[in-house]
Amino acid sequence: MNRPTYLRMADDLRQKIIEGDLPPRSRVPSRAQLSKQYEVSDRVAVEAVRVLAAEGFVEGRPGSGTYVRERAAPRRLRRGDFHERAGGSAFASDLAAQGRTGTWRSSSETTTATPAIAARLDIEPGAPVVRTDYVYLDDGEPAMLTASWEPLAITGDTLITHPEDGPFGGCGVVERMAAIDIAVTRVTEQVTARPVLDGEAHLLDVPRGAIVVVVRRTYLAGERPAETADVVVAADRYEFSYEFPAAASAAAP
Amino acid sequence: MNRPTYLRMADDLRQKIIEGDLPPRSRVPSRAQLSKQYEVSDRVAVEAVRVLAAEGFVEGRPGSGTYVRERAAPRRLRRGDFHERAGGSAFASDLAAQGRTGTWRSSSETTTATPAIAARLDIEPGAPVVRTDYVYLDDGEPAMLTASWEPLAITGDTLITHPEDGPFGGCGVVERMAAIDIAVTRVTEQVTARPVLDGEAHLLDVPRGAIVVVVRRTYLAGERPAETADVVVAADRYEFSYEFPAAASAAAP
DNA sequence: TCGAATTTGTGCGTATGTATC
DNA sequence: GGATACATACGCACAAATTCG
Repeated sequence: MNRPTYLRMADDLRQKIIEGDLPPRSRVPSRAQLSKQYEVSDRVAVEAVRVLAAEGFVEGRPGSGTYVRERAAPRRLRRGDFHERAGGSAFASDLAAQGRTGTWRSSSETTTATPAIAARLDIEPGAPVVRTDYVYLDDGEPAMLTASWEPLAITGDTLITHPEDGPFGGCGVVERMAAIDIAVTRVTEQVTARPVLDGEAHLLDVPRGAIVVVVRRTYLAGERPAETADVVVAADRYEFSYEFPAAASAAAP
Repeated sequence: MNRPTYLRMADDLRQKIIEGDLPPRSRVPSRAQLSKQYEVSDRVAVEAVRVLAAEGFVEGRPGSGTYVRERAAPRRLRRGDFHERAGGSAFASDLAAQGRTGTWRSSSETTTATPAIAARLDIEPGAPVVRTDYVYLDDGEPAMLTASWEPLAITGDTLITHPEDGPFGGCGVVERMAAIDIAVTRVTEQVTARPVLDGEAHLLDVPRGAIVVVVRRTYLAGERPAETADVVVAADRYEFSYEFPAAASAAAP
């Protein structure tokens, strides 16, 4: 079991970072220095640093150097509707609880459902939907991307056609739907993770190859989907927190 | 914005995979062929394939070739206790629902709490705990790793000291704790993602650099943590699914 | 303001070890 | 055994960005 040189080198550097020998924001030795210190070729040094970059430990800035990234404890985003407050944003209230300020930008457009979105909304592919894109900011820094889709068959010709406009603009989905007598009763969320897409990396200000957590959320009114959304955050900056009561099955007997 | 050659090449190959031009289990052209086809050096071909490997699209087998990985729809693991059945395993019942068979192996040891675990269990660092490691198998293939910790102060000198032994062996945490009159009332789960660790990669049979989703779970009896665990799965093979009722706040007014 | 040195990211050609066929 | 393929490793080169005198 011969561990390759570049991985042993990455192990060593990672250790130095974790133990505080290379503190956050400090500069990692340049690749010329590294290859001399470790007595390896410059390519091996490049590979070692690349591993650490993929893991989110360091970030290279061309022309300047490679720097240890800040690794603050991930900020917590609570899931579940219990903490949605009328007229407020779950994101903003989560951040407020951590002494930060959440704001957002959004834009809506009417388009047609792709097959994947149609399946999630249980409508015909090509049916009209309102797509809204959000960029959530945490103390002004991009933090979370969301794209939501609502069938025009539900919200069309009502006051809530566009999530961020009208008297219910900015309200939660449950509240908005209630305004047109749609009772949202359940929420389902599927949590996955994948490498960041190039477009997202730009918006979230994370390096290429960084890991994002994706939540695929659907609001249901009875059995009928009323809204579905994709929520994307950088995995090393945010974590999703769920809380629920323990099983009733144990209480029954 | 000049996209580097190896990334454009990776884009092209990724497209071919997604569109089915390179179907699952098929062999990607060797790097000699690739470098000839794309008129680049073999190193560039290596870099391009490496990108796809990191994304989970392909997997190299030394001496044989590089193959497109199966990308079955991720199997769903439902979270929340509502589906825990007395005497059964949530994992097994999830897989049974998808026509598969879930089994597991486990081993327990008594050890002392690290500072991180102590904080999660709200006990003193160094206090004795029972650590249990699980490997869950999906139709015989490794699928999910779990490590759980229980304070010996709670379970010591009882029938349930070891989760998998005794009359309550293999039962859920809620049921086991109920057996010693500990009423588990709440569960919290924090969901994160990161690159797989080498030890995990070996156990889960995923390539180095693959992404795993990690759930940090804690069972609470009132305010007192009774058990905490880390659950690890390959991000492209499993997804966690949460479901909960929509906000009561909308129903109130 | 300018230029020289440094640094990262990328690219090329080659070589070796080992696994597979 | 021989051919092929991947993973790793070495050394070099260049462009673009940054730094600094």
